[in-house]
Amino acid sequence: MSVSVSSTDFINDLNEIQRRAATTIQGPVLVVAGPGSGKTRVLTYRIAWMLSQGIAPAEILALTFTNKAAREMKDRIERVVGAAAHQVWAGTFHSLFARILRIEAPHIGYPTNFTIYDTDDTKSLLSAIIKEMQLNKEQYNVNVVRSRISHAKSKLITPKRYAALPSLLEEDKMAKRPQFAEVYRTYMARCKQAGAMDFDDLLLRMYELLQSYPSVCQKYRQRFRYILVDEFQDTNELQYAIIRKLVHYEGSQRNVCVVGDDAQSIYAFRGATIQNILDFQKDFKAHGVKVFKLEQNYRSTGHIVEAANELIAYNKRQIPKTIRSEKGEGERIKVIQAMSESEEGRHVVNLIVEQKNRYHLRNSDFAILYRTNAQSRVFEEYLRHNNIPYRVFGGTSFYQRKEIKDVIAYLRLAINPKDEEALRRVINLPKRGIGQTTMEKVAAMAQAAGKPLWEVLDQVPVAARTAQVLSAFKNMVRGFVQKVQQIDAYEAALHILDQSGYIRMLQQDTTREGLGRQETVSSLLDSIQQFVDQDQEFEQEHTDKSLATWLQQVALMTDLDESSSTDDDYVTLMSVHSAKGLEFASVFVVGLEEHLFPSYLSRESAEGIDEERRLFYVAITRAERFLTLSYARSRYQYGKQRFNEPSRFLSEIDSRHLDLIGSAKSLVTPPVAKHLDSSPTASGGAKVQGAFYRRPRAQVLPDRVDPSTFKPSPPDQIQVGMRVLHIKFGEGKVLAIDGQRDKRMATIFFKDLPQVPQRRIMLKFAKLQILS
DNA sequence: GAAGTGATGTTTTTT
DNA sequence: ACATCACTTC
Repeated sequence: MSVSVSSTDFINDLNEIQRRAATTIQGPVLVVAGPGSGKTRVLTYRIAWMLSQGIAPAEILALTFTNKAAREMKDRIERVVGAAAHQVWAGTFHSLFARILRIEAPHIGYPTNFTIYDTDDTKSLLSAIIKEMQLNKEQYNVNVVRSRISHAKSKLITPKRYAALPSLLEEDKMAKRPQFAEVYRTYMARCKQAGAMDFDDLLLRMYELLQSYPSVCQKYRQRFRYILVDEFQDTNELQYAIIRKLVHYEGSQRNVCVVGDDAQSIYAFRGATIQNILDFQKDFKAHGVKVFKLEQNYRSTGHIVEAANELIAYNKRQIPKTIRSEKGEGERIKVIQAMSESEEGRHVVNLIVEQKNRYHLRNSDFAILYRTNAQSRVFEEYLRHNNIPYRVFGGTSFYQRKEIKDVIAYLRLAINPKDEEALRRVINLPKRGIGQTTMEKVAAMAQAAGKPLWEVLDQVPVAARTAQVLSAFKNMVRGFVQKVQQIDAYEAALHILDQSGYIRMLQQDTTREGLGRQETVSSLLDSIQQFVDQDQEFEQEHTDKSLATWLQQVALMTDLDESSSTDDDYVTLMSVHSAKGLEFASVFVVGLEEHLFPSYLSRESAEGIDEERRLFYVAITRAERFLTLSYARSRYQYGKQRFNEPSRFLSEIDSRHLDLIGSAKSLVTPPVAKHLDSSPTASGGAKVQGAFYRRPRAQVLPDRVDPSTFKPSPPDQIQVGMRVLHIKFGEGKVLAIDGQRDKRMATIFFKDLPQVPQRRIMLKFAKLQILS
């Protein structure tokens, strides 16, 4: 079906080279797009142009890295061509392939309702495997193992291929993990058995599908006749292999357009390689690949662009290009020197206030960018102090909180009971008396039978009582599986949380944290409801409101993707990585110190430093008008104070672009009261300042009860309302007692435990003396 | 089986 | 500094 686009005037918004990049739609195209060169505009206009030429929207596949980028692209296409935009397949590699796999998975031995394992699930499964294989967990560090598996997958090395590669096996032997190949093999087998794919599997299995099933491959080749890839410099070998499968074959038109900038490649650590850009030119040479270089920068002022050019010139390998600004030279780049991280925070926030007033900027014009998420803390404190609204992106997201993962695990189980990680997570939550020992028996049996835990759950030889609990649990989940098929995601979630007793368990915890958890869960429920209600107005294929669909979507979500509907005027705090593709009037890049930025982990290799430099390049080119760089002479790391040199990147920018402030003076005379702190290790004002914000700590334990006069009373005499004495916790009042006989638990309020006065204590064991 | 205690490692970045 | 994990005690 074709869409009529009334006017193609929009194309005149583009400069000459942009226009050629947007309208050359037949054959392979490589667009090398410098920062701020209107890349997104070219991409969206290109799609709009295609539609105006009679190409059907459903024939277009546009691959991006974040959901946010995809959404923005769709929105912008919609503004040009209207509702047809919805039919373009635009999304992240992971989400689009997950969608395809949801249809095609049975070909490769997976159920259509497969689970997506996140990094935590992966790590937990790997730990279990390492334990079962009785391997040393220092030598088989889960993080190392996980990343090695991920890298293998991104290079298309399956366990089978891995085991046949002498160089890798040798490497493992040297690193004292000779069994790695076996761990890898087992891991993949267990994932498959659990009907689960991790992030890399979404790509690897997609490739497998195209590789091994010609008819399926044929289907998608015909369907996606035009393919666009954004941020091509951040694709890995596997992603490029999939693209090639879809577009590079006998008789193909090879209508593929990749857009990227080698200077902005910042994901080598997860297998991305700019080799793909070079390979692309080679692979499509015979088919007349056209290369367009966008070198005009529309975003930043002169000093910023020139500084970026000077900086990136220090990198070895790159595609030659010169970015030009058209905005005049603008303000110089400010450099803040601070004594400590807290002084850095204060200076940055003060400058934000000043710029806001002087230039009439909004909060949303500002971004504070840092190398590691842990650095956000100080800036948050000072922003809060100044009543400036802000939002922290990244870090521990909503979806990583324990209670959210618990709820999601229950929901996952209702869709796919074979999901091993979900099962382990909730089987004893609330407490059902299924402990470690029982689970070890279940795991051993499952392993012996080569079956998922779920299937052997009611066949394990355990005490009658435990067996009864296990089979009750299994029946409950069976009920969920049934139920979920008849109702929408929201109703399903309510039903499951209620029936499982999870809600009741949460409600019993009336501490402040407990109430917080209840709130978190209820906001998750809200978001499920929102999912059910949303876009009813579009007559889209997206009308599937099942729990399965919601889960698939949520598994690939990061908190970058959450839309905060209320109050959208806030200062943005995020890592440099997450800032890719964004722009702000005023940008602060903070923590410019050796060991931090560049990271100490990169210092060994030149490539490592080059990647850090590209990262810094990305950071500074986010700024439109104002750029401020800052570093602290000392900061707390690992609980200890560290002194770092200023980042080498600062000296790679010509000083004519720079303006040093807040500097030498404060280095000599710390501004804040020296007399308050006489300790020689404390370096002046910084520490005193910091202390102001430090949270009160140190839990004071009450004085021990004198053991010689302590006489425990028989447990069955303890009643609600009594005043009792506990050998460690001191005096308390019994608020409630629940459970029967041996299982009787008392909730007691201990007045001497200021942090968490309420404790639940098992009466059978606790030594309590009745006072009155 | 659960809760409390002490030791230990961890931090780069994200779909 | 913080969280996770093995270990002990109830």
